Amino acid sequence: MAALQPIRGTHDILADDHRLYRLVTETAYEIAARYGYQEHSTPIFEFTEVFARTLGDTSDIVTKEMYTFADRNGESLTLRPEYTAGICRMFMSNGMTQQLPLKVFCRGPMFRYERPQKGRQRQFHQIDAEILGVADPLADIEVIALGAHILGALGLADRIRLELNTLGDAESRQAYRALLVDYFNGFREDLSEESRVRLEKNPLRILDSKDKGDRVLVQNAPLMADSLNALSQDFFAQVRQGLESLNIEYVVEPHLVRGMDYYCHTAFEFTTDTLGAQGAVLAGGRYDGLVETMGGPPTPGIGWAAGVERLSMMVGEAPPAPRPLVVIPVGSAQRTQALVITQRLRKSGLHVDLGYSGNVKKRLNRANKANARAAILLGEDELAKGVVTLRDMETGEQSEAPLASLEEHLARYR
RNA sequence: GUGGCUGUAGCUCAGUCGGUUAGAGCAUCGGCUUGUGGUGCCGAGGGUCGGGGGUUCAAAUCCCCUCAGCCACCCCA
Repeated sequence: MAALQPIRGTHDILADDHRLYRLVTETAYEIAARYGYQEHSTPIFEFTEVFARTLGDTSDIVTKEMYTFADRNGESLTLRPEYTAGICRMFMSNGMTQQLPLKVFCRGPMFRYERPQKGRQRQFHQIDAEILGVADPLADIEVIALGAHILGALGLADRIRLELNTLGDAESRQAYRALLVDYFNGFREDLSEESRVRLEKNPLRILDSKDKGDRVLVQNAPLMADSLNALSQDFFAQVRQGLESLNIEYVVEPHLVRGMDYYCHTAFEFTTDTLGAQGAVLAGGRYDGLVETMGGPPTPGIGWAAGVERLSMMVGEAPPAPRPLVVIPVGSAQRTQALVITQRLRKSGLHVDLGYSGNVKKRLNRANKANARAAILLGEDELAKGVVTLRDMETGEQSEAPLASLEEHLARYR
């Protein structure tokens, strides 16, 4: 029995869900294309280093969530837990450093070793948009606007809110980090166990701790905003101004900290309270130092990823399956004729099914279950006259249509 | 990794102070209808009661272990 079960946290995606996922990803892709994004794909696995070096030694993804294994040569590989690092690798591998700015749209599966729960799986799917090579806050604004545009097109605007924060540039962040460490060191004993570890490794993460005791301390902690240098302040102001000029509503969340270490300046999350404990549906930020840490030329970057399953859950209803026409041979003598006509109609662009067996009754029954719009009955009598019987499956009305011009008679089912 | 809840037919669920061959609805298949679906009537098939062990004359029901699912913590899409 165990062997017949999919691996924990993975799911077969059946037809209804596929139509829903396709609606989500196609909507996203079509809108992104209007903004000048082109679709690229990276492999679903990379050398472990690609993720381990970029995401940060202390990030949860690296320390406990990666699917890592050795291949037959002993090389350590990892199923991608996120898109950005792989995209930056692609950017360098393919010598795209001369093609800036580069706007990338991606979609595909991600893998994280976590306990599944509502809105969280071990294999899930993301859509992703990135801009490489633009240091101007215009890129931040555009990337957020794209996210808002897509969420709006999916009809989710009234159930999400945009949370925005800045992490500042390296200098500001370092200064802030020092202040934070000083502050929390004063309350070392009061911090939760996890946060004491964070204090050593990544003090910013204490800010979004959910521990009650931590939260009290966080309330009085120094604010990032007070540590921002002039450049960082100006950058954030421009992003905010841009969003306002586009009428994109947002809330500044001073404690918003993203999971990966590579972020700087803009950090944002579109969140919802409709997915249980999972808030984020589309989130990202700026990562100006990432390409360089991977060994490439200094290249600014900003982007986001969104969870296809989470978006789909919010959209809710799967689009209906397409409704076919069904060709029905009345007797076995019309089998071949039925096959030929079916194929002819398919080539003319119609959605046509031909059953594999059964009498007329059984075939009509199946046509009905397939939600067919009409049935095309081929009997001895009809074929002798060079016609077919066209049965409307809604009304039950039947009429005859000449075989030679069948396509014209079926035009309304197109 | 930790905690709470839940596992009975393909699906949704009844059935537990232990007691004859474990039920229903929906779905499936067949018939009423030998060239006509949807509604109706009649009938049929389908269950190691998640798995293993224990208690008992007797276990879906009680006990132990285990597996899986869901939800939550952690963290995130």
